[in-house]
Amino acid sequence: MARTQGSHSDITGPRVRAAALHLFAQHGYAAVSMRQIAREVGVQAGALYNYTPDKQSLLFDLMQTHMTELLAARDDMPDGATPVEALEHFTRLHLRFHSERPDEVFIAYMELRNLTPENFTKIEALRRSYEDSLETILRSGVSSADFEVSDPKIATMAVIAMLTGVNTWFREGGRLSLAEVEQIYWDMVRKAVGA
Amino acid sequence: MARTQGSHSDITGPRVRAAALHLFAQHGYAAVSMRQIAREVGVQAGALYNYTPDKQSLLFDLMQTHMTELLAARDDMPDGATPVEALEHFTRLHLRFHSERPDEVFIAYMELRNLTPENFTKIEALRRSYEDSLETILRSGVSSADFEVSDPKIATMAVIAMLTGVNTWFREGGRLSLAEVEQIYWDMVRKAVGA
DNA sequence: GTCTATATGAAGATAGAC
DNA sequence: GTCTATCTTCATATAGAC
Repeated sequence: MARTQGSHSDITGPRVRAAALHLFAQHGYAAVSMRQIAREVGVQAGALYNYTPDKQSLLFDLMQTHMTELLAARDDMPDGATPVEALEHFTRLHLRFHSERPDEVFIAYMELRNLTPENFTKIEALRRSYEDSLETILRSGVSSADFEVSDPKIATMAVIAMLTGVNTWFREGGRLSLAEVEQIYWDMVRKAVGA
Repeated sequence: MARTQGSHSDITGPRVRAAALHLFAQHGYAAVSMRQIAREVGVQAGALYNYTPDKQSLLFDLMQTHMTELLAARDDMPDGATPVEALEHFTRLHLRFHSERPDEVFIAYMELRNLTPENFTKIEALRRSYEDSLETILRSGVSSADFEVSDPKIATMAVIAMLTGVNTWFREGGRLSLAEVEQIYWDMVRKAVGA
């Protein structure tokens, strides 16, 4: 039985999000038009509005999905790990997760200012939750005297910034493999917190 | 002797750049219109074109000025310092310079993709020159066995990312003074490179 | 579900009066 | 040097035919 001509809701939806992701990351949310997204998908601009109520929702959905997946990955953290093990796990997970999703990460950091206030609040809460999990690890390591960290809050921000910075230069197939990069960063993180 | 009515070239020029800086940092280059800039300056849109040939030049000038000032500050590095002293100097200078110029830093990192290819190439060369000065410090410290760094290139990117990240949270008048922040970051940098 | 056509507004940049 | 007015293009979003 042939489908209705031109009816592709099940595949067009993901394609719209993929095109928006790619174009927002490359040119920035404000610089990308709905017509550009439609062109990349291969439909006319009007058809996009079957998949998103507006451009803002497209951005918000991309960021919310990204942050939700990040938090889900974080929740795979093994129970009963020592602070050092937990920190190594966090470090490697962060590097792997972020290096696999350069476009999502770029958008999540760069397009915060293009969210409506309501949407911004929601995304910020997700990000804060992620940061808190690292801060908790650092505080537990300070309590157990495994780490030497004078200010866990600042150390949290410093470590996350250092790790996320990998996306500014790392490319699969370059001079170093991801496994090598993980090892080098873990070595620096470990030393930085005095473990 | 009264000036020609409405003639203010000597003060309007800097005001145009200041308004563009502020608005680009807040909303992003692509999202800011020439009319918005004009409104902030207190002139009509057409008058802006006495001070810049177009919007792109406005962005490029801001970024070029910022990077040139950064390189000038770097050149104040004292001669004859040990690798550890040079690294501490770099760390504190970077933190001070960047925390004093949040808008410029934000633009310099976020709006690279909105430069024309020619302009992008010029800004990238300036940034590369800055990164090279840290890499040189790290390599000299490895040679002298003051540092323990397995990959100076990665360590360079990691340290710069960590330090620049201070702009995502540090505000003058907050919980910590800049001097305290400097000390905490220098402590982490020092340990991260094994000094 | 997708198309064409369009309503409505705003963008960058320029011309010419003062 | 700044203004007003305008050219031209493009934007988001919607209406209604197929």
